[in-house]
Amino acid sequence: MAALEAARDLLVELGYEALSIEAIATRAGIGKQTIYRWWRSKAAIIVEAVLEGIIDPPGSVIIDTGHLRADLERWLDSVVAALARPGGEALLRALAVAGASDPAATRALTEGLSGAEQEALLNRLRAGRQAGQIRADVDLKTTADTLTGAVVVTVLSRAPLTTERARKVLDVVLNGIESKPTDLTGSDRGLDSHPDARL
Amino acid sequence: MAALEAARDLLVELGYEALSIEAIATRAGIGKQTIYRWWRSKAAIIVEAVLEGIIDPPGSVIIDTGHLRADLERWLDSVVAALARPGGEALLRALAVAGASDPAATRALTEGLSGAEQEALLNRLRAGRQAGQIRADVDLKTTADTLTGAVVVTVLSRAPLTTERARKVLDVVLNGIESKPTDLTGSDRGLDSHPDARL
Amino acid sequence: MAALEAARDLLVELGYEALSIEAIATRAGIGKQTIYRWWRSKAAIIVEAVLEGIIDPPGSVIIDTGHLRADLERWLDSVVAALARPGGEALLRALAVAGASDPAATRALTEGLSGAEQEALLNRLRAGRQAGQIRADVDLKTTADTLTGAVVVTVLSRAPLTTERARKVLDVVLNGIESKPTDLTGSDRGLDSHPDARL
Amino acid sequence: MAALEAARDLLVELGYEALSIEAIATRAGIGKQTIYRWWRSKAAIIVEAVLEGIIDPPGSVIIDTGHLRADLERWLDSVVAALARPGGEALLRALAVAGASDPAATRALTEGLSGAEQEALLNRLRAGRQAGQIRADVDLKTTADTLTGAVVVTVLSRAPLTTERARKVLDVVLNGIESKPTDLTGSDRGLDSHPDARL
DNA sequence: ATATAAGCGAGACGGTACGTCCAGTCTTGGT
DNA sequence: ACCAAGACTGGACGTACCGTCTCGCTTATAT
Repeated sequence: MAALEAARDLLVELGYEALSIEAIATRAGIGKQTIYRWWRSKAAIIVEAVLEGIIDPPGSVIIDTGHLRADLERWLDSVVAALARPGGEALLRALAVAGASDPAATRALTEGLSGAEQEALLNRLRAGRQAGQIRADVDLKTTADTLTGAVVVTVLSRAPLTTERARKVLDVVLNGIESKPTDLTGSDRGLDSHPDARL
Repeated sequence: MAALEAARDLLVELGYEALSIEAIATRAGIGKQTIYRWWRSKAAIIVEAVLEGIIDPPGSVIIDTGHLRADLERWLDSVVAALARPGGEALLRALAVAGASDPAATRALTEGLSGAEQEALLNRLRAGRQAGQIRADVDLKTTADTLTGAVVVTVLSRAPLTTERARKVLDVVLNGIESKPTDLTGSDRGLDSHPDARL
Repeated sequence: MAALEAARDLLVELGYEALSIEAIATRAGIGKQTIYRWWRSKAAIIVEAVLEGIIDPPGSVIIDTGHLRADLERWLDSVVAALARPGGEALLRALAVAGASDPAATRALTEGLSGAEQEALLNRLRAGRQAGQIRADVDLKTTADTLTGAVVVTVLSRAPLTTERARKVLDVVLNGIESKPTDLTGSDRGLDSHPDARL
Repeated sequence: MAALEAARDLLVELGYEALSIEAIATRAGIGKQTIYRWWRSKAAIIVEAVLEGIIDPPGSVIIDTGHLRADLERWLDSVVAALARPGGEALLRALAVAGASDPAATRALTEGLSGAEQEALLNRLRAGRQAGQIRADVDLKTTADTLTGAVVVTVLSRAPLTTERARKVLDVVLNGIESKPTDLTGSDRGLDSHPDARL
C-alpha cells in the first residue's frame, strides 16, 4: 500500500509526532478518506507498516547453538545492530509513543511484533530450560521482558546502547547479582571464560 | 505555579496527547503567552511539574534494613502501589511519551527524576555490594536500569503490573536464570569455548 | 454566504476596526479557514458584501427628468437619506478604511460600487451635456468625483451631512463660484496674464 | 518627543495598520506605559505627530496675488506636489483611517490641521469675495470642502493625482458646469486666457 | 453493451490547537 | 518620583490538521 510507504518515509523525515495523516495522503497521492477507511489512527498506520514489514522493525536473530549465553549475546548484538541503523532508535521510540497513545496499537504491537520477536526469544529460553541451562523455577516470560525492558529503557532514556551495555545486562540476567556465599569455590566462575563478559 | 497544577489535572483527565497548551492556560486562568514564556513545549511543562513535585511521580520507598532481597521487594511493592493509584500508569506512559518526543525532556527526566529515584536505588545496591550481598563485578547502574526497565515495559505494554510479577523480576535479577549450584559438572560448559560465542 | 451576513451584522455592531475574522466565523457558524479560503482580508469580505448587495451600500437614485439641477438635487437627497440611516455614515467610513488599507479593495470598490453608482451619475451628466445643460468642455468624471468627494469629506470629517449642505455643494458645482455675468469689465482679469499663473 | 519620531519612522516603513504601539515604544527606547500616559490611541499619536510638525503634513501654500484662479492653481499645485513626495499619499490615507477610527482624532485633525490649512484657504476665498471675484451667495466653507474633497477622494481611490486633474477640479468649482444660455457672448471665456485650463 | 454501483482522488467544510503578535494593565528596580 | 523594562491576562492573527462530508471520475460488475 502506497500509504504505508509514504508513512514510512515521512516517519523517517519528520518523526512520529510531526507526522500527519494529511501529509501521508498527499505524499501517497491518495485521498484522505481512503486512509480513514483503512486505519483508525496514525498509530494504527505505523503499527501496520511495521507488522507488514514495510517499515522493517529493528529485527533480531535468535538461533540455538545449544550455548545459551552465546546465543543470547548474539541476539542482543543483533538488536544493538538493528537499533544502530539510521532511524533505528527513533523507530523504537515512535513505536513506544504509538503504543502509549493507542491501546489498540499496544495490543497489535505486543501480539504482532513481539509475537514474532518475543516468541522466538521465549522458545530459545524454553529450549535452554529443557537443556537444564535455566533454573526450572524461573519465569521465562519475565526473563524475556526483563531483557527487552533493559533495551527499551536504554533507548527511551537516549543512553547509548552499546554491545558492552548489552553484555552487562546479560550478565545480570544470567548470573543474577547476589553473591553466592555457599559457592565460594567459584566453581561457575571458572567456567566463565569470557574475561570481557562484564566490561 | 497555577500552570503546572492545571497541567497535572488535565493530564489525568485527558491524557498526554489530548492535552493542549491552550487548555492548560484556560484552566489555569493565565495567558497562553505566559506559558510559552516559561516552557518550550508541552513535554517541558509535564517534566517540570514532575520535577517540582506538583505531579507526584510514581514515587517509591527504598530503605536499608540490611536484607537486600527484602528491601528490593519492599521497593518494588511501593512502585507497584504507586502505579496502581488512579492515573499512575497513565502518568508513566505520559512521561515516556514526553521523553520520547523531546530530547531535552528526556535529559531532564533522567537527570532529575531518576536522579532522585534511581540514585536512592543505586545507593541501596552499593550498600549491598559493600555488605557482600552483591557480586563485586556486577554493574550496579545496569542492575538498576534492568529493574526499572522491566517495570516500564510492563506498563508500556499495558500488561498488569502485579506484586507477583515484581517478585518474578526480582527473582531473575537477584538469582539470575542460569542453573548453577546443582550443575557443577559444567555439562554445557564445553560449548563455552566456542570461538564465536560473543560475536 | 453566511459569512457576509455575519460580517455585515458585526460591522454595524462593532465598527470596522473592532471587526475580527474570528468573530465573523463564529457568528456565521463556519470555520475560520473557510473564510481564509475565500477572502484574503477583512477588507475583501466587506467589499464583497457590499458588491453582492448583502451590505446595501448607501445607495442613491438617479433619474432623468430633463431638469439637471432638480435631478442632481434629488440624487444628493437620496445620498443624504441613505447616509442618515443607522450605520450609514459608519459604513461609508468603514469602506473608506477598507479601501485605504487594501489596494485591491480600493480597486474593487471603485470599479464595482462606483461602477454602478458613479456610472449612473455620469450617464445623467452625459445626458445633460447632450441636452446642452452642461458646458461642453467640462470633464464629467471630474464633476462626479467632485460631488462625491464633497460628500465623502463631510462624512469623514464627521460633519453633519444635511440637505442644506448638499444644496450648497450643488450650487458650487453647478454655478461655479466666480462671479461673472455682473462683472463684464473683467476688473481682475488683467492679472490673468501673469506668466506664473499656473506654476 | 522620541515617541512621535519613532511613530513617524515606523509609519513610513510599515503603514498605519501594521504600526503598533509596542513597536513605537521599542523603537523610541521608552516604556509602553509612557506612551499610554500621553496618548489614548495609535491614531492620537499620529495626529499629534502631524500637528506638532514631526510628521510634516502634505502642506500647501496659499498666497494672495489678487488673481483668484492663479492663486488657487498655485495652491492646488502645491498640494499635488506635497502628495507626490514619497509617502505623501500614504500619509493622507493614514490620516483618513486614523480619523475614521477615532472621533477624537477626527476633531483634532479638522480643528488642528484644517485649522491651519483650511483656514488659510478660507481666508483667500473671503478675500476673493470681498474683491468681487466670488459670487456673494456662495458658501465659502462648502467651496473649500469641495476642493479638498476632490483631492481626498482622488487619493483614497488611488487615482493618480496630477496637475491636470487639479486643473479640471478647479475649472468645475470656479466656472460651474452649467452652460449659461444667457451669456452666449462668451464674455468670460475670453478672459480665460489659459488654453490648458481644462486639459 | 450498457447501466449501476463501488472505490477513489480531490478537497471544502466546521472545528481545535498551534505559536506569534499586540493591547492595555500592573509591578519592579534603577536614576 | 519617574520611567525603562517587561511580565501579565486576554484575544486575534493566519496556519496546520483533524475527521466528516460531498463531489466527479474511473473501473468492474450485473443486467
